[in-house]
Amino acid sequence: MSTVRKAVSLLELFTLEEPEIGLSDLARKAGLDKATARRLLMALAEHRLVEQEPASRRYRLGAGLTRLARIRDAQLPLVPVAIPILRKLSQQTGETVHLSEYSAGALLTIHVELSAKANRVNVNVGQILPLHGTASGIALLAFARDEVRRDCLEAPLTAFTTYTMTDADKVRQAVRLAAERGYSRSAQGYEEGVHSVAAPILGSDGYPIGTVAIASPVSRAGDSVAAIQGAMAIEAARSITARLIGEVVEPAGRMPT
Amino acid sequence: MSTVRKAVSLLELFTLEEPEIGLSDLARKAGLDKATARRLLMALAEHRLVEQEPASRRYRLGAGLTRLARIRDAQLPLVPVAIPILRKLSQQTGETVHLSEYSAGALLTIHVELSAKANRVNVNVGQILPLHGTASGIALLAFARDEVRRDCLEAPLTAFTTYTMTDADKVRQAVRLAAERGYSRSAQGYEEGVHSVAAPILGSDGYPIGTVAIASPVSRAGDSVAAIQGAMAIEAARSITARLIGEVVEPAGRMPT
DNA sequence: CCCATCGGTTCATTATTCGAACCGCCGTTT
DNA sequence: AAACGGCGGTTCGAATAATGAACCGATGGG
Repeated sequence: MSTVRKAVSLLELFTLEEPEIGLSDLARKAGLDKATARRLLMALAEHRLVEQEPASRRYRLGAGLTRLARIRDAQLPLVPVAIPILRKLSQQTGETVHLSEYSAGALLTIHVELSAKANRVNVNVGQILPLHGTASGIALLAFARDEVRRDCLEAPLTAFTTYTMTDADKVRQAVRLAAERGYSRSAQGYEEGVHSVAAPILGSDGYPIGTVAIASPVSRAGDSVAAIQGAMAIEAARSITARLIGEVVEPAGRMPT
Repeated sequence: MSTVRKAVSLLELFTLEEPEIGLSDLARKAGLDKATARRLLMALAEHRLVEQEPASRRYRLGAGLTRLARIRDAQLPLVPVAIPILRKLSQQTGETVHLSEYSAGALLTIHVELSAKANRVNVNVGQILPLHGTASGIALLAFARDEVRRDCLEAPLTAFTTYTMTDADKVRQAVRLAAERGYSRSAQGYEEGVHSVAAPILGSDGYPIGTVAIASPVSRAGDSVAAIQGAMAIEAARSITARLIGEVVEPAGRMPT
């Protein structure tokens, strides 16, 4: 594996649950030698992508990431634009709503508005979602470029639950349905007990850059509820798209039927 | 130079002014061979730290950065906590206000609220500020750990304008004054025509993690104005500190007089 | 008091990175 | 239309940087 890949994979070990990690632990988790891990960390620290807590000597993600992320956000301000809309959507539906951004064959969860209800779906910021196993992914595929769809469907489709669609044709069919309806629907494809509905956010070229999803416990999500949620997800995604681009954008293409 | 450093320095070439860069250009700016730059970019792209625009084939910062930054922010939510306070401060003073975070011997500008006035100071998100040449830096040094102060003052002090303090003793004196007053003041030390006042935001250990600064054109910043701004900066920084930690924190130490 | 584990360092060995030269492509200039 | 220059991308022997077992001193729980 290339050195850079190793270094970045160190960064990816930090999660919401474990935001600070010691050297030995880090090396073990990454499958690297301690010396190697340290050299990489020092290089990352020099550019402030990681920091070392002076007291505990443990490592955590650095401020340089915030800096770089804000440079990126300035040109594509998805998060700040989307937050108020997501919040409203969460309040209206009473369910957890999350925003994901497409990047290199997967969706990255970049914001979450949790439902106020006691029985709710918990989604974590930072989670990486597979395209074929989630409503968000299906919604994205439905409006993505042909290559994206092809790349996803040609790769082996891993199962996350017993409900995950692992047959490319099944996925293709779900994508087709989403392309027709404008929103996707998926139950327990990625996590047990979770039902989701999602719609794509489009970039200025008319291809999706991310998705809005509404996640409910399966117990609360019948067909009629899903249809309503679908319409609301579309509405929210359109609204975010419009604010992002400054004008209304039509999808550049969708999965042919 | 280590491979990782090269890779990260590629990331740092992206700025607000130039958020998308082509391969050759990128290699030239980084002083790397085209082949090398590409290999590094591919590794970064794999982890979504950069993305390639499919149409133009140019590169830009990736969504993975947003993801990682949000994991970090979740544990140290400086930006979301600070924004409303900064905005109010900017409105009250009529000046540009910015938030910086300390990391590895420098301050990273992570949020800016621009003044509404026509004649205002423009500060860019993502700028890296030196400790000795800015009000923010002086404010931080005034309350920082001894080692931080030592490291900064022992290194050669580069001049950014003809006004920059390059004499360690002069800086030391400014830091002492800031430690007394609780806020720092600096004119044209980093950019011509800019006057700034800053106060430190403290972490739970009582040492500064960042600063709030008010930046005005020198023409608008007399002594009395500066004193008022200083008090307001302190107030804002205290308020952010309190919200961050959940309680009022006293500085763990300050530059001895 | 000991043993385990921590963060960190060293240096001969080895695997990875490097980069000049090379594609094919496209838009401009001659 | 031919020649050109710059682009993104690729190749492969030479050169360099990464590697990891062994080692340090410090820390802390049994």
